[in-house]
Amino acid sequence: MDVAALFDEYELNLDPRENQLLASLPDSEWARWSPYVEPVELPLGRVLYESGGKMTHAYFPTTAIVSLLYVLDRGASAEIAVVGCEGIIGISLFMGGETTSSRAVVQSAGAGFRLKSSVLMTEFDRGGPVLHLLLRYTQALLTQMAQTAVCNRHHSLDQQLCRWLLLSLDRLRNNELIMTQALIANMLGVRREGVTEAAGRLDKAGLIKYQRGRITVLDRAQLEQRTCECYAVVKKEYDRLLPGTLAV
Amino acid sequence: MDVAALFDEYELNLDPRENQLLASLPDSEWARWSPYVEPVELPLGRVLYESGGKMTHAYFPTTAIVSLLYVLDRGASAEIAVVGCEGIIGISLFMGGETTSSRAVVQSAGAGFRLKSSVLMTEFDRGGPVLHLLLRYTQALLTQMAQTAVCNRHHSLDQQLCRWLLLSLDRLRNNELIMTQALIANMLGVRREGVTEAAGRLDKAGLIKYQRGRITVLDRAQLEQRTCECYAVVKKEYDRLLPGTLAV
DNA sequence: CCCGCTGCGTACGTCACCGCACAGAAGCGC
DNA sequence: GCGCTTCTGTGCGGTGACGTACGCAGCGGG
Repeated sequence: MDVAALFDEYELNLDPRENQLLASLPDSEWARWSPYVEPVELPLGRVLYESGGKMTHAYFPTTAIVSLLYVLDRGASAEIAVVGCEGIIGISLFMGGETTSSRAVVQSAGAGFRLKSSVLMTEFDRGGPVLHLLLRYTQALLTQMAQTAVCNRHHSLDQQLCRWLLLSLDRLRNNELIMTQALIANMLGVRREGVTEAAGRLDKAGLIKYQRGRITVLDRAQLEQRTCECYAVVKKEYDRLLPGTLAV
Repeated sequence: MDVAALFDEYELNLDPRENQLLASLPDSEWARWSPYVEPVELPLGRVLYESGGKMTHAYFPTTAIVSLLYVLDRGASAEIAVVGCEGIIGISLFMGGETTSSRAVVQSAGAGFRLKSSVLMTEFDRGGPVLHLLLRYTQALLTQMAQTAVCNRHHSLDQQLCRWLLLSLDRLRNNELIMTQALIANMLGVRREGVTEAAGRLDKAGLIKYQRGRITVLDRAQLEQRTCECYAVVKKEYDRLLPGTLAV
């Protein structure tokens, strides 16, 4: 099947520089990259790389959202960070490790682009703006991971759900998430029933509308009020390090 | 007061390359660095940098251990990573952010060395082995943070205490930690009483000996058996990325 | 149309950890 | 030795999340 046709079918945008990291590249660099950048469809659940596995490509989501998920021996899991149109999947390619101990899964279907590992690595090693941009992004990602650790320790499921919704919302065009409660539970590393209850409270309060795997956010301001400080800290750090990459 | 005298008093080693990151530098690079590297005493509780604060130096512990601690609004806190003789404090200097949202506190008194921020940054920007070494270290630190996040979510206080003891032990010469239960609780982000109980169990089982702020580890193998997978994962990743930097 | 699948709501007992409160024990200065 | 501070041990009620087990409701296919 023709990839471009598929994209049309899903009404997905084909401009690679919808990805804010690619958009932040100086034109001179982008000119070198663009021949190698290829579009990919990113359906829900697609695994971009497995823990410890070899990465063939780096991914740049545009409309999709990808979760970095850590899976424990016994099957329990937890999301350690989320990446959307502001970022890249595969930082360990240039950090030098080749692999990561986490798994990257598409959390919200959409489109993206990819680049062969070798291309990214040689571009990174040229130094200059590419290197600094990627490292600044990594620093922002690092903040998100640290905050996730603290949040897991100290904050309630209700607060964490709000945080998670907001993080996802920041990486979407609209205010609708296609996502079952079981999947959210998986991301947050909690029970599915816990999410049902927390989401029920938000629904009752009129902040969101939940209908069989489709969440509509109705009152974003109230969500921000209910969540813990973690969301604001992470958001602020992204804005500081990568100005203009996240919407709103 | 004379710094060297202080160091003698504490019987601390004055060789900067006791720090494994410095030791891993090629001799040619080290020759350039060494004039700028100055010894520092790192007493318990010393704050190397504050959340959001400006960093004047990067630190390279030799016998000291430093915790990266995140402090929440209400005073609650959690450790997100620990750094000893295998690493560096101040990665955000070269990652591009200048500051971090965490605090660096000396967790176990000892010695270390430091380097002016500007020197580190120019050395990093030369690219080559220095850059790749520092990035590989950062990647290992990243793994530690991710694992901390998951551990906070899924594992019991008992397991986490064992993990914490082992991580600290790996960064010490002997098997004795100078550390009150209140401080450990602070690091783990739990109640002091919880640590008392968990440590009591380990004491009763003969794995450690606890005496007013001094922990002696008696049976390391058993500790490893009681902890969660998180310790092994992190250890393995450090060994893979930075071979030979951690003892044992 | 009915069946079956998937997603959501509810209920109940259990448990780890929390917050608080207080008592004993070890070290230190005088 | 005395008194103070610091550190550690213990006890008790509260609670948020867990594991388990069902019931029900939308939705699509045979």
